[in-house]
Amino acid sequence: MEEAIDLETLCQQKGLRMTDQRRTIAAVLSKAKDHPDIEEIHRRAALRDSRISLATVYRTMNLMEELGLVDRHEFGDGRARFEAAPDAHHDHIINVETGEIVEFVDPELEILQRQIAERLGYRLVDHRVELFAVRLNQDE
Amino acid sequence: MEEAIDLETLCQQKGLRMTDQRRTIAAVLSKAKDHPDIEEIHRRAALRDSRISLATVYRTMNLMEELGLVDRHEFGDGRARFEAAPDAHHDHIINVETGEIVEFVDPELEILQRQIAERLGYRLVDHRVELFAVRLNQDE
DNA sequence: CTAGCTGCAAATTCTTTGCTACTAT
DNA sequence: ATAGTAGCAAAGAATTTGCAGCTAG
Repeated sequence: MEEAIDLETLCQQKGLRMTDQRRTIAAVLSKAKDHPDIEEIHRRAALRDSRISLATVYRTMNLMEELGLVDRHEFGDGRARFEAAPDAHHDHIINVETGEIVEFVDPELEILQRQIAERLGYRLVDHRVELFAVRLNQDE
Repeated sequence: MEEAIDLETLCQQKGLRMTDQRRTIAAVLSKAKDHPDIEEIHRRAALRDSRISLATVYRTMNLMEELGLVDRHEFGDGRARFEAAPDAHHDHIINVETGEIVEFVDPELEILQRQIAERLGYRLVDHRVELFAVRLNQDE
């Protein structure tokens, strides 16, 4: 039973100056259940407050990413997509037929990756797993 | 004891018209042991034949990728990197301190990913694993 | 021959940045 | 007050494309 992440509060805790624009963008990301790109974030933010420029969205996303408040994804379509940093790490399955993105967590996968890195003499600091797949049955 | 992949032969088998430019680019990729970006491929190709334009490198890489002859990677630095499609699939560890990229294969990881996809109702068609890491000891 | 390829330069797309005015603290 | 922020428009960086001439098969 988790509430949407309160990104605005996290921003304040990080000492960010809270402008109306940042509040709006934080709200958009907090309630987003998908992985919107910059244009889409801007579109949604503009619905709440039309005084928000694309440049501000770019700057805000870079800022929040550096602070670890949002995750940036590059799913291979040429633009960055974002999501509020989840409490727990997860990976993604991309349905190559529909573009739909499904999140999943697999502890075994997490452990295995750490082991692989260590076996090769590395300490894992981050990782990315993207599974490109199609639905099993033909029920769409 | 594998020889470098003969990309030129593969191109011909796919029915590609073999121009000097494509031959040169194929040779560059065949002998590359790293993951060069477009500029780097162009630079190396130009050493062999200065009549090659950037546009042709872009077009050729798109073509070869569509034919499955090369793999495209997006390691998060904003530009695409390429490698001749390997005989066997492998994944990558990116040393976040040096930018060095190490390839690895882990059958267990391959199997686990397929299982995860199936468990969620998908059939895996492709996947990407990137481990961002630092060297364990301070011996560099 | 001629469909396909190339170089060049212009165009696109995504993202960053300089600058001046504004505002949260 | 004042350091940080916003908007705008221009600049950048990576990639694609229109076109006229060249070339592999």
